Amino acid sequence: MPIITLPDGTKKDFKDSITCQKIAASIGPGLEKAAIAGKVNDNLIDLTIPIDYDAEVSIITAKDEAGLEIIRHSCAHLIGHAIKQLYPDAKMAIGPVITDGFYYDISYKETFSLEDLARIESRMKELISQDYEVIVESVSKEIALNTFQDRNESFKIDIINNIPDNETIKLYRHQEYIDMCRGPHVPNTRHLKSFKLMKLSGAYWRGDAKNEMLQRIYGTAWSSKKELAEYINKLEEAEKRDHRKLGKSLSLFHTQEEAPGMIFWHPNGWSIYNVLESYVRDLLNKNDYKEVKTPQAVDRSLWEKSGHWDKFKEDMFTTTSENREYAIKPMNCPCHVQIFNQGLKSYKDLPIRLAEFGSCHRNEPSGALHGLMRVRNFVQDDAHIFCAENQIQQEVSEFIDLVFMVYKDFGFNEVIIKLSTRPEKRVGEDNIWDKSEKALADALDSKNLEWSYLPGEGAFYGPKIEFSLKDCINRVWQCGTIQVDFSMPNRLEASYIDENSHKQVPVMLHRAILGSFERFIGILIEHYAGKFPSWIAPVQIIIIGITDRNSSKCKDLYKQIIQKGYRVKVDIRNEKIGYKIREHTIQKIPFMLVIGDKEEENNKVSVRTREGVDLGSMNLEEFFTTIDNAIALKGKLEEPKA
RNA sequence: GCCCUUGUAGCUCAGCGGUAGAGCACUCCCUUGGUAAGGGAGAGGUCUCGGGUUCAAGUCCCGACGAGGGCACCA
Repeated sequence: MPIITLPDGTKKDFKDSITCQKIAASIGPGLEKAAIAGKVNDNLIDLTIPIDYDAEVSIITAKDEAGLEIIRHSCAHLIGHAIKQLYPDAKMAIGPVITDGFYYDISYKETFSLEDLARIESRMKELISQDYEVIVESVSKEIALNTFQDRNESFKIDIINNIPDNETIKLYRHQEYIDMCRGPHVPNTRHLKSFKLMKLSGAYWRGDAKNEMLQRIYGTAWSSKKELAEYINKLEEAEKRDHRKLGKSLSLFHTQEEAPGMIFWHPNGWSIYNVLESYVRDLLNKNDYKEVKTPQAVDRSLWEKSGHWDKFKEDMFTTTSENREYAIKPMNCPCHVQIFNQGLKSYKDLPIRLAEFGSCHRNEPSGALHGLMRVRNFVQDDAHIFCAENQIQQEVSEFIDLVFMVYKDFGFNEVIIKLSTRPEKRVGEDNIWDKSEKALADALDSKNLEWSYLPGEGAFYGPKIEFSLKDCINRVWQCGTIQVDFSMPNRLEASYIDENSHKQVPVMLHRAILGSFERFIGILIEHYAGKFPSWIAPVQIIIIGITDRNSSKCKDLYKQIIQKGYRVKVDIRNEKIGYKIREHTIQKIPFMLVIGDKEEENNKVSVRTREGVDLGSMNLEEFFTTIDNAIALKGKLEEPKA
């Protein structure tokens, strides 16, 4: 007879086999009502599954992370129920849980419109209000097949055919609708009240572009209406800090039809770019990198040698002149090898670190383009380290330090690190892959960093570490990277002379910290919600005159301040002070200097921040100290609100 | 590249078969005002582009291009 141990340690002895439902009921009617599933010896199961063995059991409710996931998963089934009532010919494919919600992929002869989406949502609500029971049943593969054959659900059949023969399959009955799932699912639709269908899109069956395109319905679901409202609110807030929106309102950059995926930088945006570039340049100088500049367009023969022509021809822009074909460079590395190859190199010269703010063009698929985040023309803070094999780990280790220092300067504390290992299609011996993967892993471990493997995602020439940051709506963007490359130096005939006077092929480390300036600035815009810390703010100071009488004093101050190297503007328009304050606050200028008769008289400036804080009046030297302190902080203490 | 949505004034958007609209921004005038919008007047658009339907097309249909959301891709 099963003895059930509850999370608080109490043991309950039951006469017959028992279900989690009944266990919950035995604890209390409140829990019985709230129960969504049971956790039995660490396995989640449906409430109605019998237990006839001793077990540790806890009851899962909407308050548990697992409970929320179950709610989301059940919401997906509910889409199925509603769809099949409204559109009986629709075929259901898969409906998994994702971050914050769920989706369902559906095949249907007509495309769903937003009106359809509203219809489906309201039918789901009707079904929820019926408080119907969701009934689970374990069946053999054969029965499952028959069930879905009867229902003409070809995708489900496809899925079942990929399940091993002896496995039992769970069917979930939502009244007349049947879905298949590992489960568990909610016992009753009343648990599903806080959901919303979000968007409609296309998605390939099994994620393969060669397959049929299905219609995907995305939804979000939460354990309470309050959480749902909070989530919707969070999305709206995120939209406000969208870098494309802020890019327009702060006049940072624009794009236009004639140059898809390429950026027109305005003075404000370019100012940010320049601050970043000089910051990185300074850093590289201090870390023994040598900056270079290489051609924008190079003859195809070099790309053939490097292997790009073979593998990435479609993704390169090309141009011709006098019967020669050129490719606009998609990467800087082949050119850097050309510089390395000039003159004989000794092992004593290694490592050689060549850096370039190289403008690259890649013909990205049109559907991939996204503001500054995914563009066709970008500038990398790129560098290639030519070193001997036994120098890899040291170089990687130093690079990681650099990455973290830089990210900290910008106020990023959450960095996601992935180590991508050998892909199926690759060059190089396995023992070299072993060595280089290990070198990367060891370098990460020696720093006590949290990281995970991305098996098979490495470049064809070597493994890589990727450093990613999150944008305002938790999209993850890869920024920094370091990649080990045993292939290209060889292909492009790079060599050095070792201690024994033998010719050796150097290893090449491809690395970038910011990644591309474009993407990094995009992330910064969202991270700071346009309120750039003083060291990168395009305009750091605005001088505001109160009346015409103060104009010449304003201009005078402007000259003094600009001489000191600050980015400053002056506003002596015929407008009221409140109006000007509002405008420059919206433009998110960190410091406003208000100049009226009083200030002129005392030879002081009144300082107000964009946060609306009045720092009082001070003389110019005091103000310089204030702003210098703010600039010295870089991005570290500027806490952007989530 | 694929699916859906979408393209009207500098910006945000309304108009959805019958002579192009609003707010903000802009220009001029009045106002010289002390910390998030003072008042008035004016100017501003081949309604993305190319076809078609119609007596009549931002408005309906087709195509191209761009943008947005996904999918696929991301050397």
